[in-house]
Amino acid sequence: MEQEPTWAVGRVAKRCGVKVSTLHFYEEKGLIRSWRNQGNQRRYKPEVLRRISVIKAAQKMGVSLDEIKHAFSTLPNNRTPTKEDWQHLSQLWHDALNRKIHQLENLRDSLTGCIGCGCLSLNSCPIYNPDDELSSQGPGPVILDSK
Amino acid sequence: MEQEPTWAVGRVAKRCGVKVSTLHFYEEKGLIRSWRNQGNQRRYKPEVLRRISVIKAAQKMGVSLDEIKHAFSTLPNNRTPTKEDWQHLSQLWHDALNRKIHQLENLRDSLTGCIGCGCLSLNSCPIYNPDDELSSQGPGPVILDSK
DNA sequence: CTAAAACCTCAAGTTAACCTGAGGTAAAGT
DNA sequence: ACTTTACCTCAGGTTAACTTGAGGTTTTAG
Repeated sequence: MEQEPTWAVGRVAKRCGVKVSTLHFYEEKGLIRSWRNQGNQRRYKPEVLRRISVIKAAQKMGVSLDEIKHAFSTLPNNRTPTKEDWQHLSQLWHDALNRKIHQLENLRDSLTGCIGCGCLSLNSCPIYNPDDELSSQGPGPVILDSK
Repeated sequence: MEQEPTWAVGRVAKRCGVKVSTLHFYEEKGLIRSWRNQGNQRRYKPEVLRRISVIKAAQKMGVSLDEIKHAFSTLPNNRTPTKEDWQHLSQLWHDALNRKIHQLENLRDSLTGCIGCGCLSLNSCPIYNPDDELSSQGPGPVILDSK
């Protein structure tokens, strides 16, 4: 039987393009896990690479670490997430991403018709009187209504 | 000749849906301007409403305050920005917004084909091996290459 | 076997975009 | 006139997502 390879923190960091401190940080936040060797150094399953990749992908879409953690928590706990598990997250975030894209498209179109025209009339302008999704949530990534 | 109405800070805040402290903050950052009355209280031209609206619109698109300030600085300094001035900004941000939308679409499609399929193979997966625009800039709003 | 490279922990610093509170003045309502 | 509401300044706090540094241990390469 072949033994699974194990990864040291520096190697994971290099492979994923993040700093070692980031991995410490993610671990502290409960986003990834490791065990220790004799000398108290972190060791990882190769699986962690996928987890980190998913984290980074989600971040690119504006998902916060808390939201990511929450999403992870919906995955079955005591086994390696399967293809189907990832597909679930993928679907979730895909939809959120679509919503975000649509909101940005709306904003773009408002811009075109509104700032572009120079009007910005106090009572009718959609930019003065924002009631769209994004504005009601303030700036920043508040896309997934995950709680 | 009719005199221009002037606005006190609380009224501006209420009208724009921001806190008074935000207006102080924007002023300190050089994003908006005011003068003082006898009693040292801030007074604003109605024009400030448009400025704040533009700030908020830009923020929704992921433009940082620094970038917004820079964009404002390209407007003619000693007169009220005209319709054409705003149109210029609008155009700039419209384009940036389009780029951002496209990047998100790419990401969405990668997600569909990649996490969705559960593969994430180390050497060929676009999520493991990110070389797209967004990833090279890290998370967050680094869309306008404004400097 | 030794020296460099990689790790460890823990505290503190960083940036953006604000918010909160204290202590005090000005303006507005009645 | 009086009292409430609005404003003022200035210092310090907040959150997210990390990074940096100090001081010390383990691994690894030669």
